[in-house]
Amino acid sequence: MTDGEDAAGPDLPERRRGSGVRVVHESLRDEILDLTLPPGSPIDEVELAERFGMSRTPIREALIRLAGEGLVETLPNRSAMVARIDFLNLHHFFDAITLMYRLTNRLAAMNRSDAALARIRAAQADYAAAVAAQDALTMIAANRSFHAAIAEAGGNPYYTQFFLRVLDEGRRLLRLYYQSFDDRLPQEYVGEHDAIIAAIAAGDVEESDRLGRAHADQIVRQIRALLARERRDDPPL
Amino acid sequence: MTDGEDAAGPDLPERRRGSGVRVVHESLRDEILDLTLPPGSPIDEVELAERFGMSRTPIREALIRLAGEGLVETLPNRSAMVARIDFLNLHHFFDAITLMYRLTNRLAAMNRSDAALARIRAAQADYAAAVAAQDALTMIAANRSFHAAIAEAGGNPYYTQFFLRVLDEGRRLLRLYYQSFDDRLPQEYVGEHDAIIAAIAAGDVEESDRLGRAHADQIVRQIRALLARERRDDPPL
DNA sequence: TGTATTTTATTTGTCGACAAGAAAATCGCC
DNA sequence: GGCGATTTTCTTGTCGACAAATAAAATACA
Repeated sequence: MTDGEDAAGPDLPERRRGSGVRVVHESLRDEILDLTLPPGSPIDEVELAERFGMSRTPIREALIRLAGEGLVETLPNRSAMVARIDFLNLHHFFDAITLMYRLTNRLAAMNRSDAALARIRAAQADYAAAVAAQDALTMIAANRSFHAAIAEAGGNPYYTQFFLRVLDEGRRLLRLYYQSFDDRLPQEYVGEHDAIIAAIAAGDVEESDRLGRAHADQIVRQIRALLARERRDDPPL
Repeated sequence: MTDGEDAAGPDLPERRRGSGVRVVHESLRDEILDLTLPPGSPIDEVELAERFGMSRTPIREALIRLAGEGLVETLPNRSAMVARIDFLNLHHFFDAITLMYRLTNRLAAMNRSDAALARIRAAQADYAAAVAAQDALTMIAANRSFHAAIAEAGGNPYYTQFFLRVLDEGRRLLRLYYQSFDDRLPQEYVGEHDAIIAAIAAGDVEESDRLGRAHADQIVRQIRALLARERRDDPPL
């Protein structure tokens, strides 16, 4: 046995030099997007260092990266915190994601390739499977992958990167939404996604645009309804 | 005298705790955007630490932030380098900046306020002064501030942030462009900017859009011409 | 002489420690 | 008892050092 180290700690695997930051970044990122770490909650560097079994340095670098992605807020000489969701300015988010749905769909319909279409369909298969299994977290992640694949098919890395950022913001809102329904998932989106794939595969730019807008409207309407309901019950977060 | 420290080093001012990262970040950022640090050049952490009179830790954090902004590329266990300019895929950049010129102009025309208009006009005054003084670096920075102010007037922070990123990429290309003309600056853009201000102030959305597109086309045409010329002479960078 | 291999040197990634700053707790005073 | 000043505790920002990984140089060999 090689793991005869500290009696208390769960033996953490030897990691390759340089991989620490990546692990922490991805772990925290997922936890933030899944709302495992609630918006506004403080982030203690020492606590994370102990949890991941490394010093504060790589933790710190991961936090800086997350701050650059807008997932973490930092104040000088104060604890960092999980980025809050600005419920008062959600309409800006809705504007942006609607535009990007339309734009990425349009570009994908123009520039699609067989390989890109295959990736889109693969993501959609994951998505459908997650919905069938009523697995909200997997579904939300697959939804992001689906739209990310469409953006990739469009070919413009500037748009793709921006869209990913907006989609991640949306992941937190979607999680909030499905939490409020005990994570029961509707089938209807699977059909909408299939329609988008068909339009892109056919190279129908205008139809892809129209479906992108409809998809965005659908999501915006739901989240708005959720917020209105929450506001009646108790203040959000 | 309090500065009786190292005989060699230019005495570096005492800095407040936490300000180190900001100083390094802003300094390097400006040097990268002004092409003082040429694309692709390696970045030595120790060298920077000596230059800024601090340890490697804050240097490193600044580099991570710059990498998040796409201004620095990092390879594992290898020196970081100033982000290269991908000349083969410039059309994606041109697409993105054209869209954002139009979009920010439109939104500014819709949502303008007196305060925002004042900021736009102030940036334009700086721009005109720099052109009159034939100061290329100041002009390029002021051009960025001008369009950033328009984006701010539009009110959507998602668009503003994305636009800033694209504009920064453009700053490097503009610098390249004016370097090739020995930094002699044309007057024509001052007029174009004035026209954009007028359209926004009048709330004329379609005209703002049209001017944004024309402005983008102008810049795209120039940079394309520069690249075609460079390609004839010698390979770019 | 050219190529493969070992050795050296340079540069990064990580660590533990210390000090500055802020929040919390304690104390003194009215 | 309430409020302000002081002390304490806690967390971050910075540092110097060490080890791993890579690049460069030197060496061995065909």
